[in-house]
Amino acid sequence: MVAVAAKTLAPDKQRLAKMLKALGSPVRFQIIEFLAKSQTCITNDIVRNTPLAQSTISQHLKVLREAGLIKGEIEGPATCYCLNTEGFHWLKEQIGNWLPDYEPGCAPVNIK
Amino acid sequence: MVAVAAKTLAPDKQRLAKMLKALGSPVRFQIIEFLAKSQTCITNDIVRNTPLAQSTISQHLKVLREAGLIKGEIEGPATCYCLNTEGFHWLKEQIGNWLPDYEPGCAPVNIK
DNA sequence: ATTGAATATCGTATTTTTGCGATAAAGGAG
DNA sequence: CTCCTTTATCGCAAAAATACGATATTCAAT
Repeated sequence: MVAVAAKTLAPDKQRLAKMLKALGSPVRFQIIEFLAKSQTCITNDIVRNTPLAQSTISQHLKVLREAGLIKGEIEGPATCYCLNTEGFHWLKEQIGNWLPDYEPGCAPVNIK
Repeated sequence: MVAVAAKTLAPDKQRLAKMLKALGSPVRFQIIEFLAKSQTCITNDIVRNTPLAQSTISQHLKVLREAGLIKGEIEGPATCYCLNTEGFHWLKEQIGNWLPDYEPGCAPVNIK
């Protein structure tokens, strides 16, 4: 590997890519949905809500946590999770930044 | 396979998951970034902007297209791509739906 | 009709992600 | 202290995504 220039993304872009990658997994997507509904719950609530093993869910929660999409608070022997609303607001804003200021659009014919 | 109940997601959720999965790939993320900047370009412009093979890029464009994130217009022998702004607006809105109406937040201590 | 440029699709090898069991760590109840 | 519950981490096997070359396909120009 000669590393022609590892194409380092700006920190913001890197964070955004990480968030999207985290949300890109069907399982993690469902965890987010579950958390959005329940507002707050412990790991085990999520485990019981899926057919997956506890260790698997734990790994997914780690990915979501490291992406800044959820927050975990230790509560006795359990961990209480909730969405990181700050993270989601930021994500929403970033996606808005992709949109052009005025709508250009492709030409109206031959759309694939 | 006994199919205990294939857990069919609502169509909206399915579309959202598909979009996020499409955006979850680093390569596709960069393609979106490139398209956001250039507004409009043909496949080959993207190929030249990456170290990847043409066939690889073509596959990624297909995924993005099928997720409703980009639109391709046939222009002579080439295909002209641009962001699907409608799709991005919808995505942004959906992410907003995950946010609670008022901020509950985790308790302020022991945050992991 | 032939050539050349730009794409899309297909099959396959490689890499990455995923999921699981086993194991460890940590707190509460008795 | 011992038992039980809840989580997190680790190593490995299985599954999925990725990247590539080879091969069509399509259109424009000559």
